[in-house]
Amino acid sequence: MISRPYDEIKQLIESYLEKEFSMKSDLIWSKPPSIELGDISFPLFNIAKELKIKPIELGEKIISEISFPKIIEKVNLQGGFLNLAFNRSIFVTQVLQTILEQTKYGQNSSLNSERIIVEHTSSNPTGPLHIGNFRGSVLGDVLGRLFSFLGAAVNVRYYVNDLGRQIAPLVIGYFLLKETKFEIEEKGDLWLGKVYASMYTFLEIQQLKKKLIVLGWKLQSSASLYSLDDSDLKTIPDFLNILPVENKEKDNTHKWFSKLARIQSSLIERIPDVYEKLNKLTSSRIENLESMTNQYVKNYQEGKDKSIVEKFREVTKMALDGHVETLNLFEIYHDDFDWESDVAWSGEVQTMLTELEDKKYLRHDGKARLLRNDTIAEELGYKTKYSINYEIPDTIIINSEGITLYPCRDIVYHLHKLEKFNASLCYNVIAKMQQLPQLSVRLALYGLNRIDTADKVHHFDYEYVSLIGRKMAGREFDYVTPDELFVLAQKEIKIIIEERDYSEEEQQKIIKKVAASSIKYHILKMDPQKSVAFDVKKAVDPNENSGSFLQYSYARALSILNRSSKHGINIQKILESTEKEKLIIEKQAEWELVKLMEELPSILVKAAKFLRPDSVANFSYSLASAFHKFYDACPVLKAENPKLVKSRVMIVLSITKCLESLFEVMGIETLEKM
RNA sequence: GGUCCCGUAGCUCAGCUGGAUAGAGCGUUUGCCUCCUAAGCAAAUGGUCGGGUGUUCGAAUCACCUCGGGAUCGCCA
Repeated sequence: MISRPYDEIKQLIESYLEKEFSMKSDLIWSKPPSIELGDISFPLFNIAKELKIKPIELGEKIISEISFPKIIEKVNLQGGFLNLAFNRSIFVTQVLQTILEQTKYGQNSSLNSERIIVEHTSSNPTGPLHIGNFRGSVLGDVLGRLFSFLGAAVNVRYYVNDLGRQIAPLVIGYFLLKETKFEIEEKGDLWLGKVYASMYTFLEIQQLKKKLIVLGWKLQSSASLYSLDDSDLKTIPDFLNILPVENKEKDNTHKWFSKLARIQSSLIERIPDVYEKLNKLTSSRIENLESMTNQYVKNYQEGKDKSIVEKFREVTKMALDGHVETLNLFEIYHDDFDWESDVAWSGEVQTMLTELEDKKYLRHDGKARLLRNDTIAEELGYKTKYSINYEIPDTIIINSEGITLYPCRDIVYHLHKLEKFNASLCYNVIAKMQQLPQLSVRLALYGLNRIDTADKVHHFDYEYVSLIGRKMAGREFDYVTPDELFVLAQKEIKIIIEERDYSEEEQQKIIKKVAASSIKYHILKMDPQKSVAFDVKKAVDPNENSGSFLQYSYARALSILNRSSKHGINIQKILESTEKEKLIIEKQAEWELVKLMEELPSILVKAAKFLRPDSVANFSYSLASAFHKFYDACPVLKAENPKLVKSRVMIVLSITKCLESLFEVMGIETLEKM
């Protein structure tokens, strides 16, 4: 039998209100400010107002007319608050029994009827995962785990963006180096990040120089198109100064130039080997990187040139393998990987575009096409439904070269993925930056008369992660990766564990698991809506408010259980006997702990309802903290009398079950020893 | 300029479907391992909840205004 004292009391009062006043209510309970007042509190003001009586009168009526069950020990009225105190013995007996009866405490079937897609990470295959997109991985992972824990069928997908324009220079650079039999001595995706940063910079420098030439600047015959040499660094600013064009234009060009000069020198400093080698190769072997890039993208989008397809796939695969390796370190797994190129080659993008065109939902501007977001939203009731009363800007979906852009494929992809899984809901865990494109996808689905599908799609957005004092920039090879955090965290943990007596093998296992949980937890606990300045030192510090604190509480609990037999205590026997015998609570620390354990199921339901995976982390922290306090204040195996031993062993057994559930939801591994 | 998000202790952040005296961690100061793992516990320190007005019996929480920070607004994703 599942018994939840907090809910029971709430329902008891609610049903009284319904019977007595035919009033349907969803009562809110809170915790009294001080423990002397009780354990649970109901403010009566609102109900009293609705019934047009005084709160105190209502309270008195409730107290005199409801016959409270034995679990309620004390009832008192305090200025409009109905405060109830539990009989601790009955409460703890009931709650712990419930916890221990369930296979997984807190698991329920509230989402049984849902089929939910969670798409997350979907990072560009142009480098390693960094903590910015990794934030989405963690949030998405926990969201999926949470839904699944609450009974939903969950499908976790990764959308591989292998078609973006930005990959082409990477592919070109990759094969330039490959032909030279360049040795790769690091993780593939990290190495690709270096190639990408270099090639992209060459491309941009070429574009800058091209623009300058149009303005009348003279390129020296010996100079490279792809780098800014000493003479460029001098002549370009001089040239811009005397240029007879508008100030704004001049300014922008100047800014662009300075930015590229900065990036170039920072890349030379940070990744000299890859950068310089590629610079030479590109200068000597590639006549026009820009046109080659366009050619590559176009070819790959069409998917007909087999050698190009193979090249793009090889590079993308290498990056993706790196991402998966990183994710797996943190217990993050995907069910399916969908390649953007497959969507493009299916031919459905054209069908989709034609339909939108026929319905006049596309605006023309030369060869470019824009999705008329506002018109669609207005005509098809999106604005009314979601009470939007401002103008939604159009989004460009085909550029003036006639190349289809990312949203085109994403629209088709959405039709596919929801259909394939027969989903009732779909959460795209994607950075807040993508708000407008995400909205466009839904609006396009409206335009295609797939309103039911569109309404199932939700953008679970999360804010930007920066580094203290600077932004992360893939194009500048400037970011912090979860991989390097993992290494740093392990070092810190090693310092602590070396003081303990573990074998080398055990040490390694513990270090890895603690490092993973600490980093994951550190990212998870932050409100997704808050942009954060990431502090590497704090993220890897085991003494900070972190995952190791949680794992430690579990290890401590297990340590007690494992030692019980040495103290002549038989856990199995205790478990069997409790049904008849009441448990007791003596100290405040144990009482607080048991009350928190009672709350676990409702915390999970709330986290899923309000889409707050971070709240699971924060609750876990409170629970672990309460257990550490209990651990310190209440000896278990050496408790004063057998009755107390029994009760406390039950508490310890229960906390392990609570933590196991929470760890499962957060994708954190349990450790028996640490 | 439009839209979205954020502003709580020296720092990093919880709390926000309105509830009583605003909570952690770090930092600083001080205790606790002959006692189940000190990756822990206890105590001290620290706050005009950015500001204003309103709604309400009651506002960190809701509405409006305002200030500060960030993101985004046709050819990158």
